[in-house]
Amino acid sequence: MAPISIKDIAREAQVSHPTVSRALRYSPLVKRETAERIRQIASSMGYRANAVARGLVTRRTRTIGAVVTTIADPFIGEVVSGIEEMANDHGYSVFVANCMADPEREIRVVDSFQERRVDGILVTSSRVGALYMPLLSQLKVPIVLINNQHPSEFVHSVTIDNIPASRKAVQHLVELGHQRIAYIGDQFGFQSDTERFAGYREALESADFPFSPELVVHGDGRPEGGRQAVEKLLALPTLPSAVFCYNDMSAIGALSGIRGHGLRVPEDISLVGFDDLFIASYSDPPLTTIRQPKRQMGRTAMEILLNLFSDAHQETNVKVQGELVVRESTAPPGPKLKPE
Amino acid sequence: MAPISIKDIAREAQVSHPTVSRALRYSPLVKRETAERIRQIASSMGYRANAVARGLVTRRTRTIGAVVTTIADPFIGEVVSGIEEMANDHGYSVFVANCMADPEREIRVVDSFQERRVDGILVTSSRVGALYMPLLSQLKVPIVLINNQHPSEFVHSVTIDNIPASRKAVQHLVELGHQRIAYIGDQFGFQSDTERFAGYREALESADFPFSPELVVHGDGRPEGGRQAVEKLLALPTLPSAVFCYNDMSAIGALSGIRGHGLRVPEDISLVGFDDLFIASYSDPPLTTIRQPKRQMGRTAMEILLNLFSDAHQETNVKVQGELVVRESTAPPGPKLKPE
DNA sequence: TTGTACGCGTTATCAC
DNA sequence: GTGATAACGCGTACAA
Repeated sequence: MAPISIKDIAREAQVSHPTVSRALRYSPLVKRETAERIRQIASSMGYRANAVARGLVTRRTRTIGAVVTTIADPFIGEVVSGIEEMANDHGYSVFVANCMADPEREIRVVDSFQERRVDGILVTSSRVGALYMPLLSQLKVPIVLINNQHPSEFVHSVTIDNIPASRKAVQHLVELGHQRIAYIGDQFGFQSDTERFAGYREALESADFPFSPELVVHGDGRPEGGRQAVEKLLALPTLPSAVFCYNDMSAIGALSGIRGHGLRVPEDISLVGFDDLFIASYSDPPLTTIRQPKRQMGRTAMEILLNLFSDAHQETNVKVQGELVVRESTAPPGPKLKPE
Repeated sequence: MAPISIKDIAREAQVSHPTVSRALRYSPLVKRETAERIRQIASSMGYRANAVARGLVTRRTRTIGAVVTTIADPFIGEVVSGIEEMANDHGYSVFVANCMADPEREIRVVDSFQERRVDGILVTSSRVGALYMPLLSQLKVPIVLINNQHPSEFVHSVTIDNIPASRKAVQHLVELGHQRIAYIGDQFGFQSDTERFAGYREALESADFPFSPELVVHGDGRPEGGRQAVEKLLALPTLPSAVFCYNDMSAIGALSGIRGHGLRVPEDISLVGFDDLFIASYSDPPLTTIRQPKRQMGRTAMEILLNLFSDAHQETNVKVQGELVVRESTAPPGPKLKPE
């Protein structure tokens, strides 16, 4: 038994099917009584509009695609939540697809989104942003990048303003009295790492601290990478008294690495993260970090898309500010210690 | 400029559009050379099939809807990842919608999914499962429930086998020598709480331990609830030496509550969680817990849907087993202590 | 092996 | 105000 269509309703209501269509969409063109009678009948027949057919003729599906590395990532989960909220509020539905940081897969899902005729595409934390440049020009739908990892000033984007955020984090450590401050970065070449590193250097310069290359190490943005990176710092003849980490995940790893050496946070080493994931409030000690307005970033990206749908094509590059959240992983430096 | 259709290709290739349609879908009915030539042209023209039009005629959109409380939840994120993986592997795209545990909103998104003519619906951890019962019968598409919180044996579902899993957790504590074991539950009335509690009681019985009602308290499944619940336990004249928590989030909260009283985990009190969220490995101490195969549960649910699409309508109720993961939050009981 | 004719359910464009 | 009719892009009988 096929689902009922406006034609079925038309027959029942003794009108033509376009009239049903009009009535259902509250067109002022149809007489009030007729419209109400039609809606009555539609509802009693359990009618459900067919968005597929509508999309075919209107050429707008009220559908958007979100491509993410993995929806299981807590950062991304928040962003997508924001996207979905804003989308849903405006009658849009959201396709979501993991690309697993695999460029080929990423292209495939963008392709499948195009086949589904999404009205727009949102991309979060893509590490293969560079690949978009050629693809972008062929793209027939607007695309908004969120915290993309490669410079691309000529498209729409929502990005955390890394440099000032990063400065705030390091300045906080400086104000606590730290002088030997290390940086655990992400992989080389990613924009956010480069920018957060730049903020780190700027803060050191403002404080008239020398820059010591040995205090800069690199993880992979995940706990294990942070743990390994902090090992290098702990092997130094003079330990840093504070470590600023590229993100919370790295900081979590660094935390356990530091503990593994019998050192305490923050008594021996202060630790600052970045992102303010949920986990940051519940680590022990709770992590001082830079809060990214993740959900808001998702909402904003979706908002840009909505604007793009309705009118002007102006380029939009929104920068949002991070906020320093002081918890218990930072404190004034204690007496100098050697590891173990 | 409208996107090109098979008719455009047909004109270019000097054939009729059905031939193009056949060629593009590798129908054996079309001569090999013709087919290849057509595909050549299609590709060079940058043709992208229109899944909307296809869905209209085939009455199958190769689309499914996932309704979740919030995609930002780490548990749900993993499940949805599994869903998306399996779906993508089979050419399906996934709509995702948050219902915020709001029954009205939940019904609205299910409705919008129906309008979009999804081929099936997946629901994760719904707390309003009861509402589905009337809705379910009207539903024209198959639905699979994952860890739904209300008994509903007559639909398709994937569920963690709570009772044995819970038994394992408590037995582990018994084997360590604990005799006074508390339970921090979720809200009353939810199936998973009821079942995990049942497993707890069974394990106590097997060990010939008496059941002490004062050792059972309730949180809300989140850290703050766990923290508040553990306060009641810590106010007891005789403290428990171990606490089994409804889930990891509760355990994380309990952990900080215990710490707040100057007690140590596991030296003073052992702690066991449930779920094995990512955070469980990175808390301090890392949490002993029951692992739910979250991603696998998502994959399985999607697989059930795929089977339902292709053939038989047999009822499917898959139970998956939890696995005890011993980390460092559990140890043999130490000397008895009074709080503070 | 290929082409013709039609239909999927809706909206848009005309008439009346 | 309302009704024919066409069109969206595709798949599928059926005919050739």
